[in-house]
Amino acid sequence: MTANAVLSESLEDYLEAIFHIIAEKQAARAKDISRQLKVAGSSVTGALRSLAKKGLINYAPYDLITLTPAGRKAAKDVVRRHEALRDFFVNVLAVGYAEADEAACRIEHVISKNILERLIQFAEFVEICPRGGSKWIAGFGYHCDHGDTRENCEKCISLILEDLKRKKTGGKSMSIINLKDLKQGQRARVEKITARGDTNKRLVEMGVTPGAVIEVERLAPLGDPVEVKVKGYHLSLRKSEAEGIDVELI
Amino acid sequence: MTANAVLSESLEDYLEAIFHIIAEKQAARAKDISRQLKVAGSSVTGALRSLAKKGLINYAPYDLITLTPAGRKAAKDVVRRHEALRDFFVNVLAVGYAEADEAACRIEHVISKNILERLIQFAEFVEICPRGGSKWIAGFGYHCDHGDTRENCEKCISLILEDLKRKKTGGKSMSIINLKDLKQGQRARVEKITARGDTNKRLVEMGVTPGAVIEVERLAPLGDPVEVKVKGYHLSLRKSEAEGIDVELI
DNA sequence: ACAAAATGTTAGGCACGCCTTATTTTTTTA
DNA sequence: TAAAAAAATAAGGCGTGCCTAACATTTTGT
Ligand SMILES: [Mn+2]
Ligand SMILES: [Mn+2]
Ligand SMILES: [Mn+2]
Ligand SMILES: [Mn+2]
Repeated sequence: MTANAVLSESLEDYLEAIFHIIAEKQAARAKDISRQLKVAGSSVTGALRSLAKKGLINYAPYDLITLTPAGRKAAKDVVRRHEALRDFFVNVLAVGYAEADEAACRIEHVISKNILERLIQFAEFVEICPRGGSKWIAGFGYHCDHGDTRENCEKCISLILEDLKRKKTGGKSMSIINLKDLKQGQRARVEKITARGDTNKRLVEMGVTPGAVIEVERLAPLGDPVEVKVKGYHLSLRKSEAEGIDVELI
Repeated sequence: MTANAVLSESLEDYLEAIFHIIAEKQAARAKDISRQLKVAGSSVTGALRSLAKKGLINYAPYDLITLTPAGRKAAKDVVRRHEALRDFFVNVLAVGYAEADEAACRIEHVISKNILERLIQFAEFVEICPRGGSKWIAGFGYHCDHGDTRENCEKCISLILEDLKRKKTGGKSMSIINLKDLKQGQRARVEKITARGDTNKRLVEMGVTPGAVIEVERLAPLGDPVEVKVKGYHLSLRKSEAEGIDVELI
């Protein structure tokens, strides 16, 4: 009921846990939550009452637990913060997944909206800018280990130049294709949403808008579903949804 | 007495506040702390008792407050985390100082040692690598606002090339100079510590070791003291200390 | 169908960390 | 130097979030 309840760090973690459990098995039980968060069952009962009072979960004693629309929205917000931070640590700082995940789950509760957006954009920028990219991140790794990058980086620069030349002579730019035709790992800029009605609405809601950069993270055997990353969100799109998105390969 | 007391987020903030107050006026009073942290005086009394019990401050009722050696060490550690995070937000993510400072003071309590070091190295790498630098950060700003960097970045690349050529033809590399001869804003790699005895020890303790990158942040009129940044630490060096450090300009 | 096992809730307690109000001590000022 | 002002502390209270132990309900296996 409450419009924008302020959630404690603890309640955000409960919400996040419930979200993940529900993603796997429709409804959560207190035991699942206590196992995941490593707290006593009685602590879960208390948290559930709090969340129910705030209108974020459907809960009755001894009953299964589901998220209300408001709860789902709040949970998705926490998850997005968590994943964006984790991605930054893994993709930019080259930290191991487990360590990045743990750190993300602590920082997610205290990072400001604005700085989070910057971080997401930065991670995207590093991947997209011809001066950035995986070779550059590798250069960062080298810098971490040896502290000296001058010669190494000069070599990098020539590599970038070659890349750029290849791109200029090779492909004509502005080849608009359909999202469903992208392969795993490819990145593209959203040009147009051709989907209409509910699908259109859902896509826009999820952050898929013209200009956004979209990356294909995983592709199921028949292209359904396709897992993508947009603006820090990790999304799973049905093929029918992917078909409604025109993109330009980057 | 306790070797490595685990401090709550709250106690870390108290310690940090005491450190900053002492830096300005020798000893802190409860009132200074309550003003800075915006808490009631009685809350400060409680915190001071905790810190004294942990052997981090010298404190007796109604008396002035100073840091013990252990307390100073713990406080410096908090301050370093705070400043490193703030620097990253300001210098890499181009966030405003005030916002960066506030965010840093929340995240400082939950960031892991390892990720902090990565962040510090990353900020340094971005400044040092010829593919990074201020123009690149400006490119990031452009990316944030317009979302499109292709052409802009191609222009950047040619600029880098020019920079590199100029450096190659112009300066002979390996010009070892003394830290005291650096100007504000210049960066250098530490080559050798010529200082001996206590000064040597102090410098090494502060992270000034061969290979470290050192940046001159501010220079007092007669070069004493000189404020520098090394490995995420912001340090104030006396001229006599600066003279004991040989560096190579980057 | 019913006992055993699993799950969930209640009750009571503890540690933090903050507050307000009252009291004590120190410092200032007239 | 004594009254007034400022600073600090003590006492009591509140909310959060965790725990254990005891009790209640539901599910499972025979
Ligand atoms: Mn968390
Ligand atoms: Mn999390
Ligand atoms: Mn803080
Ligand atoms: Mn701080």
